[in-house]
Amino acid sequence: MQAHSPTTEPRADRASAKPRDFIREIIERDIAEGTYGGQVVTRFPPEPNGYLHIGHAKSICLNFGVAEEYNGRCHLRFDDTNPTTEDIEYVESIKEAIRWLGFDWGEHLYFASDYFEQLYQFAEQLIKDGKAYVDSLSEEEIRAYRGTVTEPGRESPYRNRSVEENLDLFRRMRAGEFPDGAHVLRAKIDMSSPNMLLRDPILYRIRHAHHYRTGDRWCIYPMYDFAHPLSDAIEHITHSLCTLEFENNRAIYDWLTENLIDPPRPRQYEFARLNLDYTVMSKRKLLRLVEEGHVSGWDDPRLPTLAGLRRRGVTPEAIRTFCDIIGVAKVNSRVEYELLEHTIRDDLNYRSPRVMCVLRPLKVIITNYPEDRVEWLDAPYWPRDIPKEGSRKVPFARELFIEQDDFMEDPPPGYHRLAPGREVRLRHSYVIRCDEVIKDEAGEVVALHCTYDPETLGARPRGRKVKGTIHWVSAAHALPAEVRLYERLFIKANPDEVEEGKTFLDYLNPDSLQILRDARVEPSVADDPPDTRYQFERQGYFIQDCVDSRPEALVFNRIVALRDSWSKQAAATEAGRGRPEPEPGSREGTASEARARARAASPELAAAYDRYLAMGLSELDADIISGDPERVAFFDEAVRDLEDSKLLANWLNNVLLGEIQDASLLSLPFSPSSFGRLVALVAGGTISSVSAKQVLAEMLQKGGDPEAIVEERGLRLIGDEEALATTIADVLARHPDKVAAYRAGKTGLIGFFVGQVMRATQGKADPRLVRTLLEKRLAS
RNA sequence: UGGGGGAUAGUUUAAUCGGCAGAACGGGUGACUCUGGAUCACUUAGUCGGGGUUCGAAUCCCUGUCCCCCAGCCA
Repeated sequence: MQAHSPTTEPRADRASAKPRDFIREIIERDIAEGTYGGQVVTRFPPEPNGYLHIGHAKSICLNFGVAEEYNGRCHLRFDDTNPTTEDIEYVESIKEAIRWLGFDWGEHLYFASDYFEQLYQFAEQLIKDGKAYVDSLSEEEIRAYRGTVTEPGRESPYRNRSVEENLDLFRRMRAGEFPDGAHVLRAKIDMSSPNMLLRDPILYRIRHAHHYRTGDRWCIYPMYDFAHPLSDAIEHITHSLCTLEFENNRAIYDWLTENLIDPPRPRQYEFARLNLDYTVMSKRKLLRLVEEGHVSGWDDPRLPTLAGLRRRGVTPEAIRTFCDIIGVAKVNSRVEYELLEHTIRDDLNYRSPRVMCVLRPLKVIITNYPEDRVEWLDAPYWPRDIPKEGSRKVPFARELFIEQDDFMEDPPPGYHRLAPGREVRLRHSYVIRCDEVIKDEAGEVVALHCTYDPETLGARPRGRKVKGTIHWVSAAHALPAEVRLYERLFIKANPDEVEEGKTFLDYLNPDSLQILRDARVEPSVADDPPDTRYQFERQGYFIQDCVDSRPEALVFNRIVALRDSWSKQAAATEAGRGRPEPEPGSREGTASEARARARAASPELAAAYDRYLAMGLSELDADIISGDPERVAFFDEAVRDLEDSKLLANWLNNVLLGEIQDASLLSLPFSPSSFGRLVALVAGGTISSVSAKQVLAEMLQKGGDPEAIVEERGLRLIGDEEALATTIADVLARHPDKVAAYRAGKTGLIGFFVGQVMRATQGKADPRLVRTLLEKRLAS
């Protein structure tokens, strides 16, 4: 078979649509601002203590993908700081998996263990700066001293050792003078920090263990939180992308880089890890499945490991497409298995030649076909809709096998395969009719006697329609094969979510592997390369198992089944999803509580609240302003030369507070009275509220006087019909389709039109007037 | 009950710093078919709840609810 090659290019039509995400937004902003001189350097930092899975593929695609898109580079760095769990076996498998996925780190292969000396020097630097100390508390004591999430920790009695003593102790730790656990090096940050990770995090621990790369050179090893940011800095990483559970660690990351590294510093950003329905993704759980023998190994085709997916026959392209489609965001999510299946099918549909294989054979005897005759029929490898050439010969003879499922003695309505007295098309061959059903003593159907219509080879049967087409093989020529069908490994969409007294193992699917030992495949496959991916027509996509299949004993894995809209009837899936209904509860919000407390503690604020109510402000506005002395001061000064205090409160609370976020009202580049005068311009109808926001933006930037900015930029309100008429006519003329849609009933478009007019006038138009004019024009 | 994150169709994800809520997968219907596949067409369905600001809110303000992460000398 030369007509098709097993590695065909994937479909090209989706190469263009790259999903945007917040990571790429940040990177583009940094490029635009020149933060790193336009450089983009990312890294993929696995620990060599396990196999990579499809969740890692998401991270790999992100890190390598982003680097490629912005002409940067991506480093492969093994985060090997824990000698007790790591092994060279894992680094090889990880490298192979990344290469298989199609990514290349070039010369940028690094190991955190290569940085041990530099990291050690950083640690000494911290000690010399008085920012780290050797602690001699026991492990249990350290835990006890750390406090809890609600109670602050206590400082270790060793916290204030002198720099000299710390240095001496740390050097002797390195020299191997102390047993495991005798001392640790800790950062001196804050034992009462609300962020647990900042309560003097441990930087180094003593571990007299053999490291797979550094051997016995070291007996102290850096912790992740210390090694990771500094390794990033050493490699001049710009964007350090990791998963959401490291959000709290970013504080240490920043603390260390700010104390030890000159700018520009690497920055850490977090995205959501991938969760896939009906499988588990944690290293610990995968390890357990392997070690306890629930699966055959790390490359068991039911596992989400890249080794497993690869053995199953999934292509790297399908996985990359999948990673593209799922996107990158900050919400914890769980992707449906159907999406992965879709990308696999979509990829395989285009690249897999079609052949026939009968999984569960049922003997068919063509009674009107001569016993010694064999016809070698031409059968194209590709269906009509795939623009590829090539075919093979399939033998047709008196005795055939068809799929047991393709015959029913008493078929339900809508079934259009074989049944007593009915006809069916044999794929690439003749139409046959079932004349007789042969059964054994137990009443099981063991064979069918059929007759074929010699007129129907490559031709429509005359005078009747045959709806069904089924696959088949010649009994004498077909090759015996074992076929392994895989289903989801778990019966529960989220196996991590366990009921009382159960573990994730209680949700294993007992039918996740089904072995069919009596399958028959057409003889042509014997000539193909063993890594050929096929579509077994009407069944699914298959590949020979690279471990167990041999030419004389074929074993096929089902990569994925075809979509099956016939047997979808019983697709009532057990769910286990859904967002719980939010229930109204009764608890005091902390922010509003804080404001109430502030008033209770301050007669001035309490008085302000009453004063505002008397002024006519709503309770809400009065509450917000009077909860904070700065706001009161700001408001009181701004309101002095203004009649409309309610409008001022609106602008202060709903606009200004939103713009400045956490900044102080009193350190703004403009005075409260400037703000008051700005609001007065709105109140007096001198400018539109849209313009006012522009003015405010400028004032926030560089201060200034609102009236002057209005005059300078010519922002006076356009409030007469004449002046707006041409702009409106122009906008309507430019969007005839929208006008038609509006008139056809899509009135939501009014916002679009108002927006267009506002944009055309740079926000100067009176929006209310615009709206009424527009509505009048559009009505006619 | 501290701190840090998050909430848009069933699922995943968009929406040019307030201006048409859009896509993919899934579901449904139909067309086509020598694969009950593929393809095509149509369709279904959403801004966590409650207030407020605005001509206009997924986006801004207030408030409530729910989910995730952190008390390893793992990463």
